[in-house]
Amino acid sequence: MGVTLKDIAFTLGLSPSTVSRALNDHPDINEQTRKSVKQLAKKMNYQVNKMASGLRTRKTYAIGVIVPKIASHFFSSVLSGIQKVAGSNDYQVYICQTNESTKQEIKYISSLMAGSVDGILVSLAKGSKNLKHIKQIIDGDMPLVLFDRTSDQFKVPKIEAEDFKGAYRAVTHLIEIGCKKIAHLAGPDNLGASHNRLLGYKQALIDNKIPIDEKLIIPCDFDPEKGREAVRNLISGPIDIDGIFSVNDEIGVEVILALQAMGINVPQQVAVVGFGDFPICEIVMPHLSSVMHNPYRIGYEAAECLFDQINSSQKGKNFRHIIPSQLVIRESSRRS
Amino acid sequence: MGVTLKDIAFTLGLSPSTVSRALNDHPDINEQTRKSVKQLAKKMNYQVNKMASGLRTRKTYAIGVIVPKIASHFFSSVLSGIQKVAGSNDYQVYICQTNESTKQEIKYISSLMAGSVDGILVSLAKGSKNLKHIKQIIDGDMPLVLFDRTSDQFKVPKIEAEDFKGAYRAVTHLIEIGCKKIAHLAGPDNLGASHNRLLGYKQALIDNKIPIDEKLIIPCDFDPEKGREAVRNLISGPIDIDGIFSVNDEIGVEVILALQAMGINVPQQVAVVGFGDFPICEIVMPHLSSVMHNPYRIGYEAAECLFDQINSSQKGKNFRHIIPSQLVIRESSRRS
DNA sequence: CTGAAAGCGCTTACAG
DNA sequence: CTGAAAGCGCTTACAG
Repeated sequence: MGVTLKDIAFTLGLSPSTVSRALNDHPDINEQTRKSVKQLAKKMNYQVNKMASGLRTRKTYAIGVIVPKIASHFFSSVLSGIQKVAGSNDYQVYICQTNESTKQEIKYISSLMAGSVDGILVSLAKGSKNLKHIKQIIDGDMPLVLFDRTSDQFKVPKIEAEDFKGAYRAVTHLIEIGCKKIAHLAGPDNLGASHNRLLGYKQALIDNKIPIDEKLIIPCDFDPEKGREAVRNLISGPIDIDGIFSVNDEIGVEVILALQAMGINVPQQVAVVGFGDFPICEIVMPHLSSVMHNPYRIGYEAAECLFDQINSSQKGKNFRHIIPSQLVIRESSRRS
Repeated sequence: MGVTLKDIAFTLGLSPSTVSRALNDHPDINEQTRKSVKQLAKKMNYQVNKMASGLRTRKTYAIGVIVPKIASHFFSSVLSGIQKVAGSNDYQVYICQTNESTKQEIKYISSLMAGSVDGILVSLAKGSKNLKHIKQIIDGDMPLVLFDRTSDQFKVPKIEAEDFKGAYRAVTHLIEIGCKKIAHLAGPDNLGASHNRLLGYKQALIDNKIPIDEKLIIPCDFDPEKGREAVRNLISGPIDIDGIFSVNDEIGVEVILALQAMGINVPQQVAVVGFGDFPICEIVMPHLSSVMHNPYRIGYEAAECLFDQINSSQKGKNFRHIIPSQLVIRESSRRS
């Protein structure tokens, strides 16, 4: 099938070397030669064989992305952003799904490290605590960017949603509408994102002189079922809560459904705010207030940051890039 | 970084040829040799360079997937299924997102055809009517499987949800609960999936001796906003509908929200059934009845079918493989 | 059962 | 400005 450099060279009476240079815009090449080569290449529908050029140049023209789950609103949007940037750099994207398994994460990383990509983007599995495999990427001089589910252990670029401030705003808002006892359904604490949301929650309470009650902070591990359970316990127990800030919208939505199933009015008795601004916020009744981050942009900027490293062959600096978030107030926290 | 065949060969005092054969389980190789080679390879963490072996064998160890949109419940689940199969075949997956643009579709296909993959899975963009680029894949002898958004123009394997029967069951169910005037919010008619759902709708009416009223069939182009609009027109107009079957759940959910906004009781005045059984069905109130298909399995079987072609180097036969669907009845169509 | 040799298609230092 | 040559790491027909 394939048209090769040799074919073009033969047709034009040139050497493959010259054709290669012409196509790669090498400065030495005669303008006329370059033109005719490019013209013929186009006419013959020549496409460079990436395996061959990759073998020669030690470039793979591919990046790897490690995500916990493809089939989620957040990560599939992030992936869109990554695709966009990769496409315009003429790179392919290998998507690896860990299903929240550290074992899978390790496996994928060692496979990617075996020379199949030029750089790696990682969003950690929620259970990943021993992070030797991440260190391995850094030690192997492979460009790396962490996004969303990051870890402070590593001095590499991290792209995150504005988790702390977003959570802070959400909780401040709950306080402003009159909530005095606000529970937080928290995510896994080893992940940057959920940790920072928890810190934002606490800070908002502190700044408003509301005492922090550890019994109101319930780890839900991103599991909606645990969210329902937490609500049942919170309500049946002795504590009289009047507001809930949930680490994400999936849990937030379940919270609303669970409260309603118990005959509790949202937002009058308990107001609810989630995080993510997923489409489901506008489907549940009452609509769920939420912190809007921008997954597409998180992916976009993470990829740009990775390509900066790949193209400059400079190590990624240790910085944290925060994508702004914004509180979207809906009926679940609007009191008349 | 990389350990090569040569390194192993040198250490063991063998030739690279022998090492290669040992690792690839060539029958000629001495059992003892094979063992020691494999052992050392493991110890040295040898990973075959896919570019080099691909260049030699003309295999890419990659497949391409063309989807309209990654960030959707349906397609991201399909992709999970594809990933699973690809992974166990030790293949990479190149995901290409067309954003429903035929132009993008053409671009991606010509790029994939340039030798970067061993096979292609396609779900058509909704606007794609001129399908020369698909013909190009077939003419180029590239293994191909169409899934979900298929076209009957081509004699290739097609993996589809049970669209016709699913729709038939959904509409029959609406009739059974007493609906007499059932509208259908339809998808793009050039796509196999939406076309078959329309046919199922019609057949159910015919079999129940309900006349088909073309005014009750409203094309919504998979656009929830058009779904809302259709509902407004249907209700404000002279027609008195009492049931709606929508081509997918995203529109079905909007239908419920729109009906409620107009003060219409669901399901008592108008019952609603969607298609897809997305998680949002259990978030909207009342919960949306829907036809459950199995996107993960669609992806899984489409990929298996593609690997059958790749591994046997036989052309894909012209068949249609239907993944069973099942009606899930919820409050939106449960009348007391 | 093992090895030397050729070659996949490309890029690039070296020479002119 | 252009070409001949070497080599990236692998596989495999050919020879022994």
